[in-house]
Amino acid sequence: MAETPRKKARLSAEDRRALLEDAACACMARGGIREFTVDKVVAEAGVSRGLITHHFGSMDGLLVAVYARMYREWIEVIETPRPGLSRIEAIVEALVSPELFDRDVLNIWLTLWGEIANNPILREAHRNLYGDYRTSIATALQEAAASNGKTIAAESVASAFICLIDGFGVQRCVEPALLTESDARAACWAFLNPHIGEALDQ
Amino acid sequence: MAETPRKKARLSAEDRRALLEDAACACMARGGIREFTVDKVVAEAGVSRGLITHHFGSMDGLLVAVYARMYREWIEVIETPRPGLSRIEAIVEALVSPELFDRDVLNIWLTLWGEIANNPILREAHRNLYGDYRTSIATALQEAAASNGKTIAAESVASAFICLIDGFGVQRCVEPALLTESDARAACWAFLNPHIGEALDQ
DNA sequence: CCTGTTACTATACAACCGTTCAGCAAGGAA
DNA sequence: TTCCTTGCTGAACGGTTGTATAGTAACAGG
Repeated sequence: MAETPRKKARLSAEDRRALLEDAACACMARGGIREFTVDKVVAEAGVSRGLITHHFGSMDGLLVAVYARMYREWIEVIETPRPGLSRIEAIVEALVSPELFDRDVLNIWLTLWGEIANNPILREAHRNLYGDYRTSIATALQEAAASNGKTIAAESVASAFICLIDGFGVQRCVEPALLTESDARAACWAFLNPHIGEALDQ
Repeated sequence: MAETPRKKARLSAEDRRALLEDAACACMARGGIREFTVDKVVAEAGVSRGLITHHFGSMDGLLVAVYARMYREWIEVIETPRPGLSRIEAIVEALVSPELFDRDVLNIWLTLWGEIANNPILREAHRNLYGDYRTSIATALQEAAASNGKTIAAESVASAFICLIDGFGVQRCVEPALLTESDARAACWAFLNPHIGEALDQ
């Protein structure tokens, strides 16, 4: 009795996987790749050591799952339409929203980038997803430019814009105080407007 | 006899430290933070395990030394005047030069950012240096704008510009093929020109 | 030559790493 | 109820981690 004996809660494989991904994200947000270890993740999740291998095969497997989840959530927020805003406006607002412009989230991304750069398995997973992201932004840019009667090299502008966004992430992790959400918003539009043609401030 | 017996070459503390920093950089460039271990670094340097503690006190000490060296070299290239170019033009050319726009160099930076974000000791070291970097770029921007009769919020533009540069670094490590040196140069000027006033393309 | 300093080696250590695996037990199917 | 699938545990493994430390040897000052 004492306190929540909780016998043995047995979850579906899917639920347990999600729980382990949550725990892994929490660890990464807290301390980067150095906190992404078997012991730390299972302690965070409150399960036994064997479970990671059981559900993901290996730590690399869990890493790929975390990347896939982060990517999925990122895209979801990015692509959610916002009433009264064009698609590119909605994207910019999503990027500076509390949901994405968050140190924990961005620290996970910074950690994942470091792994993508050096871990072939994660790089492979990255290649399979990243193209969609760039295309999505390029399409929104194309659309915005077209509505202003402009034609642009959307893919190229999208690439550079993504660099800017990634740079915000680095900055937010490394020196959070130096970049506020409104700084980032302003920098986005300063960067985009010359390309897509601004729609006159108000 | 046989082949370079090389008895026991005894270097000055300064030289040995530089050699260990070289080795540490080589390891980081090769595999990020996972290659930055005592065994890997001393093997790369061809010395015994005890030397890192002896010269740097700990691995964190070596990490700080590597950061300081990378920073020093970065600033040095950035601030080298180039004949016929204004200061901001020289900075942009430095940023896309083979010396800095290099996967190995940028992978070390990506690794260091990940550590700065999560290792208090390195963050402390970072705070002591980073301000100078931003000020240096802000000054060059101010100068360029003034020569075109413009006044700008140089500090703020410099912050955003640094984000763009950092983002190039991430991109070069994560998806090298998608960002060439000339893409980066073009993106820099597309970003800067609206602020500092362009000097007419040719 | 001798002597002290110190660059350097090499071993030992406890803690931690990811993975393997034998076995337990929860819950649906019969 | 019995059986079987499978989520799950926990101990054990060999290897690697960073650091401490005792001892060696190279070099400078005398």
